[in-house]
Amino acid sequence: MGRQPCCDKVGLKKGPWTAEEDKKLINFILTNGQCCWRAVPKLAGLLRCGKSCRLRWTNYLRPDLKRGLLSEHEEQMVIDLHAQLGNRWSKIASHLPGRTDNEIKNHWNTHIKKKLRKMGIDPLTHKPLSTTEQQQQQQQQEQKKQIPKPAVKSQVDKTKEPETSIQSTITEAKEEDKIMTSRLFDPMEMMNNIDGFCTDEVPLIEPHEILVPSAPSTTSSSSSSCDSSKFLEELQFPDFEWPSDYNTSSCNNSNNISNNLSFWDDYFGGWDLIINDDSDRNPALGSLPSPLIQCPRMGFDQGSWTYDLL
DNA sequence: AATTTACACAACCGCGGTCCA
DNA sequence: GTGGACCGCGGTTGTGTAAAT
Repeated sequence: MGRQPCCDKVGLKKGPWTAEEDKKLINFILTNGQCCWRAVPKLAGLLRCGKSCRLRWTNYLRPDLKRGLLSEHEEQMVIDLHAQLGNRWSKIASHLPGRTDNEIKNHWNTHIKKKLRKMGIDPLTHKPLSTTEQQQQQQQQEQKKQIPKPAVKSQVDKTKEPETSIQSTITEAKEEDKIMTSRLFDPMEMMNNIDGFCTDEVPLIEPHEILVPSAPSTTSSSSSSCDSSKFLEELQFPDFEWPSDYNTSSCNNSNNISNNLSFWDDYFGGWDLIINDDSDRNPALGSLPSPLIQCPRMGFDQGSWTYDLL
């Protein structure tokens, strides 16, 4: 009766993903597409439960992820959509291509909530905070003043005093976002800019037609998700120049996140290299009439997760 | 230089709906 | 029709990093 359990949870690894695990998962998904997540860990050789693999893929490894800070426009969309939909993050995320529900949820909790509160708006109801609530907040602020100053002033604390209108705060945020987004890399945008490329215009190929690069073997004994960036570094291709800030970025910051995107673009941009490399390693593949050899650039069709030729 | 503190984000947990045997 | 597994979602926690002391 019923299905097999997704995992027995015995001997399964938890916590941050290692570069090695990322590689295995990426290779597996690229080879087989997204199928039954329950089978993924076993087939991919991962000591993770399917759920964990799904989360890692959807929230971090998917090639169409935008990453980086939300733009001013995106942030305003999130606020508007939240006013309509509430905490339905996945619904909100569906209106923001390249953004995950987790990412939006995090951004909401860490940035937007504070911003709205500062503006005197209740982030739950999107209505002005009641007088009593505002008094409570004032009391809390008074208490904070009496308590010795915290060691670190938050980003929010560094901003100006609360504005009286949403628009003024948005304007303020715009300036910040301009600075941030100008430094960020958007692979989807870049892909769309390639000779007017549009995923709707290209034929799809079946997953079995995909030649997936065997990830370069590495001897690194990484032990945290931080090492994923090292993994990305290891995937450099000879002709490729990484963004100047790539090597200076640290593990968990937004720079690094945006670099994951550039990784993907370059990952796809380097298919010909990969194919050649792969055919060397796998003679069987070398003899196949690969569509990739004719069309070295590929991308994902966001909806179906089949693969598009670029 | 070491320690403390706050922040940001990745990952986990648990629940509910849906699907399947 | 029923029970149990799968999947997706939202809430929460854990961890790494930067800044302040």
